[in-house]
Amino acid sequence: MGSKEHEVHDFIRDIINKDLKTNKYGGRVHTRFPPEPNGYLHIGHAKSICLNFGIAEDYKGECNLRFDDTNPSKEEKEYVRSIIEDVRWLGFDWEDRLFFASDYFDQMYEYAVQLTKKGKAYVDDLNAEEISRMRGTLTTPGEESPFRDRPIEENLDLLNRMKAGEFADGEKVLRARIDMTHPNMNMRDPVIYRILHASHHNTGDKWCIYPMYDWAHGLEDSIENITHSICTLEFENHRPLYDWFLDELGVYHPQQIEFARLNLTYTVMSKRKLLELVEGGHVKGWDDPRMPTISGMRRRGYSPSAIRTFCTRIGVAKVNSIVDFEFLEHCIRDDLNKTATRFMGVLRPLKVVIENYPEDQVEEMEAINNPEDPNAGKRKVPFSKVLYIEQDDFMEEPPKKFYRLAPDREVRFRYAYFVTCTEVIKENEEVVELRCTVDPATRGGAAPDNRKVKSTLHWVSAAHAMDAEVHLYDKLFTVQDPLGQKDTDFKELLNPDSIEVLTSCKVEPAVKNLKHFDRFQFERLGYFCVDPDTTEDNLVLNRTVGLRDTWAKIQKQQQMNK
RNA sequence: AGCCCCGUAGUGUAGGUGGUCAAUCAUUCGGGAUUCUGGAUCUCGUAACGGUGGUUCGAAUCCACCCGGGGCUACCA
Repeated sequence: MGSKEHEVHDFIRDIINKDLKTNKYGGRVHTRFPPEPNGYLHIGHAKSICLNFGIAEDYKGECNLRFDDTNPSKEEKEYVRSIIEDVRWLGFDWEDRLFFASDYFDQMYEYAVQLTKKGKAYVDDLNAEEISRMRGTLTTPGEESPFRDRPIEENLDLLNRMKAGEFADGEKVLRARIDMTHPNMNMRDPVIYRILHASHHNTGDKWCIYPMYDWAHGLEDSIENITHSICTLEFENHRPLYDWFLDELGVYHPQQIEFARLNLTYTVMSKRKLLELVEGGHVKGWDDPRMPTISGMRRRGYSPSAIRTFCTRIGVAKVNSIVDFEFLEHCIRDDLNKTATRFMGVLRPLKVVIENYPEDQVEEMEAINNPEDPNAGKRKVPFSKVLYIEQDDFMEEPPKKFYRLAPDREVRFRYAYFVTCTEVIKENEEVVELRCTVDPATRGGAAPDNRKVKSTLHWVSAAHAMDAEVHLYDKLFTVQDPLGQKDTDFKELLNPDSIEVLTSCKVEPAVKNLKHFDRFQFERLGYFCVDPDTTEDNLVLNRTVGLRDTWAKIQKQQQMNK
């Protein structure tokens, strides 16, 4: 499929190619993925991970995994753990380059002293509210703090005492001394250090002052010798500050490049919003299969390779855009079609009795494990007198274009026989059982006389079937852009039918050999994954995505034409 | 309102230094072929350079203005 995927071309690689040509970084390419450990990773992060690690791979460079852990009040070890797990699961390797911003706190402090000595930073006694007020507005300039012209020695002393813990939270901050009238708000004497008497997941109680993002991030990149510091669009206005800090310090200076973050229809992509769903009990946790988190998608049955292809195929640009979730589904189908073992399972069973089949006979029918992969081999599926088929596969009064089973109609039972429905048994208008006959000459599923049949159905043998609980999923939200609705909280737009639990499913016996997280296909139904809640006597399956369903489309059209 | 970024088919994108663009690839949508999954595969088709001026023999590519979208006023990242 997708032609020359190896020749990825985008504006970031353009810049890198140019830098390589001019030898800007001595031919090096070194990127980093810098998550803050304050939540679980989602598919949007996967885009960034694939970009950063992918570029390093393409250019034979390196990519660091670095935790941007500068705010102890929001960050936790558990998030560090999950992020490491997710990046690794996606298939990326940072070798020995796992770093923490907090490992650089000493160095960052030294740089702050340096900046202060240069007269480019000062300790401000104003409180948060005063600083905010005096920063001015988008259209009006800010005012200078009365503490802005403190002597350097006094600043140095105060900074040292801030660090020593002599002051309470919020009592003082260290600010850069730039320009309170700058049209870019970020340049109006931004805060560099704030006092936070909080215990840090990594440094414990060693520090009570913590660096702000703008100050810390460029330094982290510089210390790690990053060449291209790739981040999202909202940091574009911060680049002048990124550059200013590094230039004032006179240290190694990477290039910050901004790209548009990923948006997907029918979901939300912000850690804060996802946290809200988790804490509000709207989903069952960060790894709920309906969540766009990496762990949720893993549990849903997405493969790392499908996520990776998705990320490269959506491309990278600077335009804000929103990708159809259908494209994600296409990528997972495309991947699983080639790799998933096929099985048969019935979600909503309808009993079928084969009248002309001996009571106690069992035949082992040979089935192909994956028609897309000859190496996947074959397996045996037991066939007997009493079977189950899908309720949807029978209609007493079939409309036009319904090719499946109906009274007096012959269809094929996959890998088994041609079957004709001879009698319909009902209880209060409801079809509860079918009586059918098989044509013994069609054993295996092929007709010696070459006669055709309009459809092939999946089935399971009642006596041999295993029970299973199957979870079917639908879109998490009812609208494409849940955050784009003014006056409506996104939680009110949750799809009440995003999960459907079916408990009386019947699946072929071979399924019992599967392990947690194994992915496979139920023929004609879709791709599924063994949920980790599965126990010895309770098989729980998640449907990752259905197969493309042409019949459903026809049905919809027929209903619309009525 | 000040500053910054962006504007190619329904969607996501490709289009170094202007011509070979009556514009790439993928998806979606519509048709056909094939098929023991109404799956997959193959094949055909519909569909786009925000607008207006300018520079030029020639502009999606350069310039100007306009229109439209997004971001920025956290001791968050």
